[in-house]
Amino acid sequence: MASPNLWSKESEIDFFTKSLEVASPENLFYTTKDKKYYAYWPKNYKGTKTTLQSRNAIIGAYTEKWSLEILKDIAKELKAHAVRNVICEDLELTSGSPADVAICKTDSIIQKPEDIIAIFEVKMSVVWNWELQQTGSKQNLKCLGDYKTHQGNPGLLRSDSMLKAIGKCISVRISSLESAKIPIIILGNTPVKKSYYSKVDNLKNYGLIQGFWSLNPNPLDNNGENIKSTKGKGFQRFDTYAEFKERLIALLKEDMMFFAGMKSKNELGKFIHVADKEDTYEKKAEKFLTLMRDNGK
DNA sequence: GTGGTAACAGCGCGGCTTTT
DNA sequence: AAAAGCCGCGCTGTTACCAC
Repeated sequence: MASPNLWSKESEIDFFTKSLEVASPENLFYTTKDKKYYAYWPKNYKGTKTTLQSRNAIIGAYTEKWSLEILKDIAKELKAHAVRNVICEDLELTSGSPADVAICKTDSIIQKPEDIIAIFEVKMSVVWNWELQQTGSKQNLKCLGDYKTHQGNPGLLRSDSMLKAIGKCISVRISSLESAKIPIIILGNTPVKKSYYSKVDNLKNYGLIQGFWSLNPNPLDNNGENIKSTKGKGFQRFDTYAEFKERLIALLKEDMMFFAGMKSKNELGKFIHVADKEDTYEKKAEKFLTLMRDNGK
């Protein structure tokens, strides 16, 4: 079986082509004053601009489904399933705010914490600007330029998208101790802004979010400079499916535990002292975490 | 001015709840 | 049972502010 492809211009052509079968051009594109259909307002556009709403849910659903597809085979290799819109009350993943995609031991929408292997939050959008050209019954999509040429700030380049992703992850992390061993990954199709480089690394080091991963190898045209990864690998860009798969499987193999707390040095010292009496490193760690969790009791 | 960021505003959509 | 209302998610444009 051929490996799936990562995000590219072809993905966006596919999105528009498939969506045009069920939605009108006006629902998917802006109409310029000279009656052209544009995916985004070009940076130099003069004239009245509107804000498109009807495309939001469509691109959201498309990218979530796309992410599900790319995770499917990896899940299968782990004898698990990739599931969309996962509900897990214990992790405060409700029907109103489910996990976009998760790898789970069963294929049910409703999951128990112990059956969730990884949680993915999808934050992707249309990256390039496109013009829909119609001559007679023929439709053609012309790429007008990358995200530097249009008004929009797609995907993870938006600060509020980043903050929303971080907020959702923290909500899961603090919901229950059951979430402590579940990795959380943000999937995007753009880089992140410079001001978030240290934030994403810190989030990874603290164990809150295991990574902001871009599945778009070439977000900029003409070999435009774009970051491969931050120093601490909090952000990573993947260039092939194989690279993505390898990294994900490696992450899922690590038996990690999230922990956090505010304790006095005295308490911490005691915990370490007690935990150190265990035989192996693993057992020392387990004892320490139990002490942290139960507050030494 | 330019470029970047964070916050605000906006609204279609779908699911759920309340009202009729 | 059907209609109306509410809420949060989806994404993008605008504004205020900052540093240079």
